[in-house]
Amino acid sequence: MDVKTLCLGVLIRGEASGYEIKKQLEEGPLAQFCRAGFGSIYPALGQLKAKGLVTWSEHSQEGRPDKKIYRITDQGIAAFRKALRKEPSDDRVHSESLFMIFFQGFLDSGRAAEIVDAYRETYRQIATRMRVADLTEAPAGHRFVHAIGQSIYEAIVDAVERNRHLLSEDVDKKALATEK
Amino acid sequence: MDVKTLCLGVLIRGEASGYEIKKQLEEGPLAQFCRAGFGSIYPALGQLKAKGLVTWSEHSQEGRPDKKIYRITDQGIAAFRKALRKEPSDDRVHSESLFMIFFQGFLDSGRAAEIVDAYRETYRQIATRMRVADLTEAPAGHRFVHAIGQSIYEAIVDAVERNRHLLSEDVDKKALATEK
DNA sequence: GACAAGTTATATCAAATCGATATATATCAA
DNA sequence: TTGATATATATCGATTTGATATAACTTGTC
Repeated sequence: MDVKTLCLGVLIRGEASGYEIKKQLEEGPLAQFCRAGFGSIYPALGQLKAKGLVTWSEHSQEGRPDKKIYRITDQGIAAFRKALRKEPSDDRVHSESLFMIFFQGFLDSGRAAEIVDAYRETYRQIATRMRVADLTEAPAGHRFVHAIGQSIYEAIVDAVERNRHLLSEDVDKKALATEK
Repeated sequence: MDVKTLCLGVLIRGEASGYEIKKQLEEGPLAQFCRAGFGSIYPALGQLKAKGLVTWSEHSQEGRPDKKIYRITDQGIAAFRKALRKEPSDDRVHSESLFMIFFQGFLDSGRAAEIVDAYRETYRQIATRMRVADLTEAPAGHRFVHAIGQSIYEAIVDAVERNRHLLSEDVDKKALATEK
């Protein structure tokens, strides 16, 4: 699942500029399990253009650089369908927070608790945002993926709360120090 | 959190060869949220060697290439502690399975259900494996991270079961076709 | 009203990483 | 015996990351 396929996935839902593709990958419903930066999106769009999988039109804007709106072609749709026919690779998770907590013994005193609290808060916010989303109109695939994501984020918040005591020795000392 | 830091993290728990580092990153307790291939591990070890953060000794073996055992140095430990002092970046999740299910409308009939069943089974196995792990001797950080991971995997299995019906139209047709 | 910070928009580039492949042998199952 | 899996290192092109550059508008704050 390279960035080219990711772009096709965004464009199949509607035309967009490179900038808008990145925004959708960050804020849209795909954000939970996809990611790409400008450094890969712009070259990807260039390659898609060269292969005829997307067309584009330039819209000049005052003050800002021209906006290039990309639109998927029939060939692009076919290529996207083909990409979806491969076997999905295993999920990849990269969590620096959990890596750091794993090595708690090498962290400064109280640092693990700090990281864990920020971690909980991040996922609490995401979970809250997802809970209020309205998907009654969305297709089954969207609803399914949303439900899985929400369950995971709620499980994280819950599990952090249930297990935080494991790291709390330091924290109590720190809390005491701050109080006095 | 680059591969150099990942290698130091493995080596701080005991000496290992490049091959063994990869195995630990795949099968060990770090596997849940880390990943690296040979193409990044061997160059990383080379750089760590050059910086004096690890030492190595060659052990000749019959039939197989010489095994190079790497060991972290005091400088390496210091560098690892320093790396742990940065702010952790946001978690990154990459899931081709969920991406494909999101675009269910573009998948062949019944394919989404197939993917989802394989997905459930993968995490069911991981969750089962984690449930029987004995961590009574492990440090708090290990136990915490293990608990979070287990909760996530169990939440996935559970959520897939609760939401599978959203994708089941196709499946029922397929099941019928197979039965006859 | 001035200044900082954030948003919209494209693009490049070095460094890091991925994924496949090469090389060799041993072992175990079909 | 054929194929698959495991041990072990290593390289290499293609892809991706993360930082940076450029430029002007918008929004909030003192």
